[in-house]
Amino acid sequence: MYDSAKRSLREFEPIRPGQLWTYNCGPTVYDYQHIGNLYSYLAADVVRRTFEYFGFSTKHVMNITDAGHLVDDSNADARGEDKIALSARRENVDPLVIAERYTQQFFEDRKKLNILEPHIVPKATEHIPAMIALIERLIAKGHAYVAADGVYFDTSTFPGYGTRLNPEPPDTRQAGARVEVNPNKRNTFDFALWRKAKPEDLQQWDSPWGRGNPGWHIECSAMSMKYLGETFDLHSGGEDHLFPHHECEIAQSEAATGKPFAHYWMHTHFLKLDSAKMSKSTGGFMRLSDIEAKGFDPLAFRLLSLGTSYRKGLDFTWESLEAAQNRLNKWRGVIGDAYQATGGRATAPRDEDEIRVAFAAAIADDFNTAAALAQAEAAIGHAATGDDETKRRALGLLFDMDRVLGLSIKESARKAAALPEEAKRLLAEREDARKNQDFKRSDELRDDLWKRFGIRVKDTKDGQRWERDGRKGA
RNA sequence: GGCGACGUAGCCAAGUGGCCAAGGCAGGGGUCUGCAAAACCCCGACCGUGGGUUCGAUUCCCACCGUCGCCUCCA
Repeated sequence: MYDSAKRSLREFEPIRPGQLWTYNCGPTVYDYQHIGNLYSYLAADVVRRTFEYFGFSTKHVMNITDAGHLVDDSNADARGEDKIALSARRENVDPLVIAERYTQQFFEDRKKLNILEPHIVPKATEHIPAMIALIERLIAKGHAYVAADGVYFDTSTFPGYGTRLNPEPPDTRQAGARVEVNPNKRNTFDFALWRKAKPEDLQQWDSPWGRGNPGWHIECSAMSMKYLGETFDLHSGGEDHLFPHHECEIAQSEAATGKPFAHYWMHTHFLKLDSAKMSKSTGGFMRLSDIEAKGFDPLAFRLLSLGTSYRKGLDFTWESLEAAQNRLNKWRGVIGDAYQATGGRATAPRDEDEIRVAFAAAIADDFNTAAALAQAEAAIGHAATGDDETKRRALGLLFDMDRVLGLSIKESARKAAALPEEAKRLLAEREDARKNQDFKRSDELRDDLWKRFGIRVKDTKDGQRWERDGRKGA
């Protein structure tokens, strides 16, 4: 896998044999998640599924940031307002109501995309004491100091700050280029651990430094350590977190513990919409429900995402989504037919099966899902053209690969094969009609099945086959 | 301004110092078929431009052009 910290491919070596402990940076829930956010969780999902495919047990933690972060790190007095608070004030409800609403929506979207639930989903607001404890630890060690408007991490005490994931040293960056430099800070790049509350802040907590709220980075350190220990295997998130978020996390975590933080770092490249970044704050974003509203299956988006590399990102267009949907429909058609032809009996693949081996090699190579899909296509080919024995093997292969791909292959095949009694009766009647060359009647029945059950009947040399259109509302 | 990523057929996209540069979608032709639908078979690229290294580069190096991102809350 590619490690953002080393900027190169590295063999993965777990801390605990056979286990992957991973922390995935979760969303700030002040608004709906757009498909760009979802895309990065899809990438994290593939990582987890890949490890599980190879027999690893995983411990997967993803945070929910439900405490607003109004300021950026370079200026505690910035005019930026807390986004959750903004939403809450606009609708005149408690911030947690806002957070809860979008959190739920987020999990619904994940479910539609077959993204596995993390094992632990800690919320920032429920871990304030852990954050305070961590800050105290940093102060005690002299890595943090109390200033007029809050507590800051002293970056001068942590050599290499800002260069762990990024070749560009912070001091070459344009400090204060876009925001005022905060005079309370000792060093330009010191970042806030705790901020003193302003009266209008909707969310504030007691602390040894007065009422206030936590800095943006501290939650991830506090919560990852709580659930995964002070050192764990993999930390993942979007590329935007490279700097400053993850650099700050590394600094404050390692300064506090004196131990390495995460062994591997993974950063997902952004999804682009018509070649431009999609962002919550600059607008122009699209939700999963927009995709569904146009009649696409959420899993078509998943398939589209699998066709690209997480390190290069995805340039989303309706045309490419359409292509993914067509591909998914074809898979479902072929798999449905094979399932019906074999009575749903799939043969589990042998370890040395050529396709399985190539598939495993692809996903083991930095999660190359695009190459893995080519193997799935090979299996689809066998499922479409082979004899029954070959079809059974192809199905077994596809079901096996779907543990990583997560396209619900087995489920949709089953669903396609399962028919209501009435539909079965009509199909039988139609078969008789065709035997008797009564095409008028058989066409009527075909029409009927489509209108009443959404079942498309097709005639093949092996008899009738049917499918349910994968496209919603079609 | 600093740093970084990317540029492969109409579209999405994998990949490699040298056998015919994966796969998918769309398109064209064909097979099958009572009709329809599906499926199957066949067809497509001098790998952004210009140099360099090399026996040989799409793959390595340099320059240029173009697109995008980070440097500020964002997956």
